[in-house]
Amino acid sequence: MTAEIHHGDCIEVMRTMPGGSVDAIVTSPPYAEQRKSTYGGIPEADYPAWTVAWMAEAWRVLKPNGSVIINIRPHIRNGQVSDYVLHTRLAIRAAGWNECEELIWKKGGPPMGSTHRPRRSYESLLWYAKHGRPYADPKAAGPSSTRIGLEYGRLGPHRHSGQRPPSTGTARVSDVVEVNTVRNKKSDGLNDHPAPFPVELAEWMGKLICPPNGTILDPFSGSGSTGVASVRNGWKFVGIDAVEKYVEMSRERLKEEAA
Amino acid sequence: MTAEIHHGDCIEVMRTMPGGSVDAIVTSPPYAEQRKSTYGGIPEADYPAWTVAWMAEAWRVLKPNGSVIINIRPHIRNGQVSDYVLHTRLAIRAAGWNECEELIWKKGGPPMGSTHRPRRSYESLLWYAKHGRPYADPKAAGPSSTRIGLEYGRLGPHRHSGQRPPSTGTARVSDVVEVNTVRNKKSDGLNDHPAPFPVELAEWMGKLICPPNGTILDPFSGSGSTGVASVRNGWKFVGIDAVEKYVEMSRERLKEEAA
DNA sequence: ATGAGGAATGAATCCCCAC
DNA sequence: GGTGGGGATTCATTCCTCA
Repeated sequence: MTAEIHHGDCIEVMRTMPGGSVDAIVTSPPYAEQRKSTYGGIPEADYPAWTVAWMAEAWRVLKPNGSVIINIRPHIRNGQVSDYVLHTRLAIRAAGWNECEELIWKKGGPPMGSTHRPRRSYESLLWYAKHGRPYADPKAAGPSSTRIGLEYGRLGPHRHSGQRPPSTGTARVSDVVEVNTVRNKKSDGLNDHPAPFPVELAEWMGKLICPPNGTILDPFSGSGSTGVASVRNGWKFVGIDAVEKYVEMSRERLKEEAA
Repeated sequence: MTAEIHHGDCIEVMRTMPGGSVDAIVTSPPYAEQRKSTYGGIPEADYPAWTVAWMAEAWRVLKPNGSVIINIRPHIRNGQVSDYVLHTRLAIRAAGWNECEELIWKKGGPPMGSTHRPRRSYESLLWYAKHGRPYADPKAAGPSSTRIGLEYGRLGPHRHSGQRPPSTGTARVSDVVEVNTVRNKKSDGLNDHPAPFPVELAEWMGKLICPPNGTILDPFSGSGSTGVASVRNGWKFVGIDAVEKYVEMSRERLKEEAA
């Protein structure tokens, strides 16, 4: 196992990394001003340029066939979906990235948000690469009707009753993946992060875009879920976070995972 | 029951309608050039302006608290997601519309398309209104984990094992709705349309944004699924389609539905 | 009737080969 | 070389047939 987590600004840390050394980047950056108290926040107007900046350095460290998956979803304010994600997507494309797909992470979890609206229960996983055909293994990540950590029921009117086992890997994954959110245990020092995404989701993304024994980078590694997923799947991991507390927390988490 | 279907260009037909007479607009317009042989196709570069044009007339016929749901998803070409939908969303907003939410229709159906990518199994439902708080009833459309036309299994860690009946309407719907695609029966004259969306999906959208006994407009009514949903739920319906064959087909379908 | 099994189908995408 | 059309690919679901 090779897993390292650095403390600092991700652009500066990436600058110290050799070019073309990373197979896949899997990350959940701060959503503009939504985690302001922890990460300082990025004004929505600056978010496209801020994203293009860190992705420019990511381009350098990424292999030619590597790719990037970014977890994000715009918030709603005054009943309107914020438009900074639309502008950011256009800015990323204008910077030369190929938008391969918008994948959907369907979360379980408790109802949140306005009672005048449907329950918000998904987030986008924006997938970018240097060209139109990066490395990807759509069969590695599981059956096509991917419902991870949930039980398999019948997905539709189908003659064969009862539980259906996960496929043996001959079917491509769906672009909608269902994974329940992890509970944010405030009392658990190892998981006390404002927005950790589930390890199973990181594993799904890694299986899709990281080759066996490859290297994954998470420039906003937070609680370290991408690192845990890497350890469990034999990928080398490089994590970066600007908050020292989370760096220490996730180092500890990886140490426990390896034990 | 009041249901009428007009033949013609939707802008011209809408011009004949009184202002402020429609509660909800539910539609699936042609996706740029994807149904070119049937509808002539709209060049991607023209698509934002084309959309803004018909929505301008839609604004006039829509009540102050009414809203619009548009079904669309960009195609992939050469490994890249087409960007015309992003530009169209920005253009719609620039025209004064409030983007309330991007809802997700998770389709069932067969895995087609590139073997190098996850199976594409969802489409977006873009929801627009004149302001930030249009009429909406998130509890009317069903249980929060909406899986329509499919059997209910356990969606997650849940005490009660086995099948769970649909809720009685106390829970808000999710922003991800699962409905299988309808089979395109080429031999069935009443359903011979290149891309009919399921009646159940139209019902779900109508329950969300159309008040009881309200009026629904579908400016690209195609095979008439929105009309069928309206008849089944007591909404008044106005459909418009540019292809006479589909107008006749859907009139026939509504006649059978009423019988 | 009921259920098992086979065949057909699908808002696709990509590759490849004429022209 | 660029452009455009035809064919291969792929499997969940539906439909149909037959025991």
